[in-house]
Amino acid sequence: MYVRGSGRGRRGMRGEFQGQGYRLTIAREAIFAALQTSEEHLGADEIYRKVLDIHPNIGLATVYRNLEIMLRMGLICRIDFPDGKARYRLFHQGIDTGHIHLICKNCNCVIEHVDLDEEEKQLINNMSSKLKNKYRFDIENNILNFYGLCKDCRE
Amino acid sequence: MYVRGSGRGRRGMRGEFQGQGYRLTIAREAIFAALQTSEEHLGADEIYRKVLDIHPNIGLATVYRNLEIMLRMGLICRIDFPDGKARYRLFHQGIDTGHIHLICKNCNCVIEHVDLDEEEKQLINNMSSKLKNKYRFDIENNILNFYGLCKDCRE
DNA sequence: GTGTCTGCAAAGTCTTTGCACCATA
DNA sequence: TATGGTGCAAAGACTTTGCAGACAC
Repeated sequence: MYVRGSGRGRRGMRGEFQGQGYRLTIAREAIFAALQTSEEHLGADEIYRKVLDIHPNIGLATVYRNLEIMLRMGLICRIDFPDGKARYRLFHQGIDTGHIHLICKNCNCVIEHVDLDEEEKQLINNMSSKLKNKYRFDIENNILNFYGLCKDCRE
Repeated sequence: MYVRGSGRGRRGMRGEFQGQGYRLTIAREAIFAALQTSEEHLGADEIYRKVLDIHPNIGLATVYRNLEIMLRMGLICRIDFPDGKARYRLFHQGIDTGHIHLICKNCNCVIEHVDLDEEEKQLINNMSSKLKNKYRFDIENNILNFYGLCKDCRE
């Protein structure tokens, strides 16, 4: 699995894709690079614009198609925002308990809860193994989205 | 705030709307009634169809406009699904335990885990109130997505 | 009666699909 | 060279908006 900042190059990237039956293409490298430039969650259009800066003839459809693939590969995560637009980001390293997002319905801001304490990790692991057993589902990662109003928008 | 099954009638409903500067109209009653008929989250189109059964000349735009209003009034909650379609439901009394999805990375199937037991509800409520306190975030609902391989794709 | 609400249709946004051509392994 | 990937454009899905007429209070 690719991890941001781990310094792997083209070789490792190729293996990653090929291991799952895909090819390493210019477009895929460019999309991945675009995602690497930001800590924020980016919309498909923002990723597209970043890609265009370097490869002016890549199409938006290609961006969507590859985000879909990278999502399935587990390289990136996607959040469906209240504004009806999905946003994407590379998966972080070492967050084995998955992602927890607090998404404000009013201003669309996202708080990312990263430093989970032991109890929280426990809660998620419990939930995870319950589901695993009940549905015989191999859980690899998870995204918990909590929707509501942020501190500022409550007022 | 309206609570499902609390048995309030037209009078209380009018007060609820008027209290916030809105009028009680046929369309609003019909939309509310449509939401009352289901425990599930309904898409705008599904609500629209239910409304049409009784009031055949209400428009889809009216449904959208009023869902927006009822959302702001706090009567209903809305979830943005991964399929790009928002779905609505009357607010439950007490804390809503939200949706849990198991999403297969291989075949894209989605298992919806609905019948949460007490322990699971507890887990989510705990997590929810921890986050609420830590970030002063008003959590209204949540979607927990677990990604991995389904029973069939594991083999 | 007045200002809000509505239906209809058209437009807007984000995303997906079809198809012929191109490039990777 | 044989698939799989791509660009372009068109279509699709969901949602919002504009406007003249209708309705609630």
